[in-house]
Amino acid sequence: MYLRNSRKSQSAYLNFAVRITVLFPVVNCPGHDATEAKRIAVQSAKQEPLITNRLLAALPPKEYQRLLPELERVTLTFAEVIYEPGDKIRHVYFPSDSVVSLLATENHHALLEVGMIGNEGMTGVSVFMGVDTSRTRALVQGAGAAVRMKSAVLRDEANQVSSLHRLLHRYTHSLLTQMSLSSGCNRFHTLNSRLARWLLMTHDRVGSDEFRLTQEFMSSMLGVRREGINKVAGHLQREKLISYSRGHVMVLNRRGLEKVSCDCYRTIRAESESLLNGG
Amino acid sequence: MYLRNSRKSQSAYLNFAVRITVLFPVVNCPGHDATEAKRIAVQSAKQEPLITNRLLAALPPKEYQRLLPELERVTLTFAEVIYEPGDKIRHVYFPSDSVVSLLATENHHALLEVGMIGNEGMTGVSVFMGVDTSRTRALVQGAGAAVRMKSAVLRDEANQVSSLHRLLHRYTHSLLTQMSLSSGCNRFHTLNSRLARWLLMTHDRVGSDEFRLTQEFMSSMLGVRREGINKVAGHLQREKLISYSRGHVMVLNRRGLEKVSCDCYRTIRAESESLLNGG
DNA sequence: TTATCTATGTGTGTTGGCGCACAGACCTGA
DNA sequence: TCAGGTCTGTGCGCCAACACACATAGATAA
Repeated sequence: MYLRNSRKSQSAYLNFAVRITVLFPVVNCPGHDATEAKRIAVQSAKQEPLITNRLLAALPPKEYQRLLPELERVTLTFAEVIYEPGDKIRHVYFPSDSVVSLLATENHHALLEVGMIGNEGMTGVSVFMGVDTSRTRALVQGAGAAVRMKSAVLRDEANQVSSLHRLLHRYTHSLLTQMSLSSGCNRFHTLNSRLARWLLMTHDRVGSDEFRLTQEFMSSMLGVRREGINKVAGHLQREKLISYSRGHVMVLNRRGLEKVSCDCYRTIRAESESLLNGG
Repeated sequence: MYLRNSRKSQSAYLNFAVRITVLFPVVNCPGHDATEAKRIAVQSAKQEPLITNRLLAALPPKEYQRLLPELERVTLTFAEVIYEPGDKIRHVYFPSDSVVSLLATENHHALLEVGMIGNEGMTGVSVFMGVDTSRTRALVQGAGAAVRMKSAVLRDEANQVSSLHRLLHRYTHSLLTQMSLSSGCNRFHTLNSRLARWLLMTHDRVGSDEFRLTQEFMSSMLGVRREGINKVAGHLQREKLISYSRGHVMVLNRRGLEKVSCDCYRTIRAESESLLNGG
């Protein structure tokens, strides 16, 4: 067995898995007192003010209502590990403004993102598939809110032919597609294009022009060395497409990034949009 | 948008899609006359003599019987395209000794295998997911037998909570895993290891030490140039691990290939075995 | 303030795979 | 038997990304 590049463990939080899992359960969705509960329930059926995951939002109101008691609001912190390869997956997460990356791990040092999950998706599709472990690592790449559900609940739901069921099927399809597209992208495109694509995908999901990211972190997502990111990120910065400093990246010119990025961005995005538009 | 390598269309059958789809329907599984029908039916319930797809074989006899009338035996010919990106998928295929590759296509010239399907799996999981198109190309990589089923039949089946349903869920999970593993493999490992891995995976599925493969073909599977394959294949041949000539490859030393291959081979194999063993 | 840590910037040399351009060997059909 | 197509072998220049080795600057906490 020969390694092309045995890049070593680069950063503590990426490899020695900050397993603290500091989740702050806010409150179950029906609120504390009756009036609050009613207000939230009414709101959530009509405009989803608190739970802004679009996958959940695509459910018919009735089904959504049925799930509400099982959903728990949590805050995901940057670099938190949701599950490691081989772990039993205890919850599935539906991000609203948080972002989770699925990473293929190469003997615990070289990493490569194989899937990105924001408010259009969920972590832990394997649970829905009836398998409660995964060979990927799920890492919080953008801090923010999410709701989660116990794996067992999803598994039980999965045994009914419901809208949720059909929706998750289609989502799984779109995740499969995303994986095959980014696989080709990682193989054929320059780091420059890939970084631009990745920043755009992140930008879409965090809902803000600024986000927390070191070059180190990005290098793990794209499966390259930090120095490589330094080079292409410097290029993007000189072109005034982004600016960054000490772990904070700001998108300055989205249109420009799209020009530099490969078509994979558009394709991947189209795939996930078509899912949510019922196509 | 910048391409690292815009490798051009290399071979007619790989790119201009020999869309002939020469399928030879042999006979529906219940045979022509009553005694034949009975003989086959009895056999198939007990020992699956004709349909040797292990996914189907993992079904309980009763459920298998129910599907039998829907299965049609076909012969898949080398380089046949089962579906193109965007095509409506009309049938799903369960290979027995044939092998099908799922390819990510880069603007119709650069290709990369993202999944391999033999008698442990099926083509067209997207249909089961409720979506009857795919962004990948499904290409016959090893000629041989398979059974197929109309997409509509599978879609209807998918709406029932059946063993088939659960089995296909687990299979989809294993395909997701295969995709994420080979994604990392393509990124991090040398061509030498990757070719060895790929040959082993093929060897497992064709059930023969010799198979039809040109360097050209292998280059498309691994997403590299033909010359690159020439170099590493020549190396494997000098080491007496394989021999090849004009489109025919023979495995001489499987153990040796495993040594050269990366661990991905073992991992991917373990994943699909555990599926079939009900794990 | 100073020491330390974390993030970024840069340089040198190496290498795996690409693009291109052939040459030779084998196969098949006119 | 000869011509044209299909595989395979090989050489050369090039480049993107690698390994390794530092330098520097902003953040943080004693």
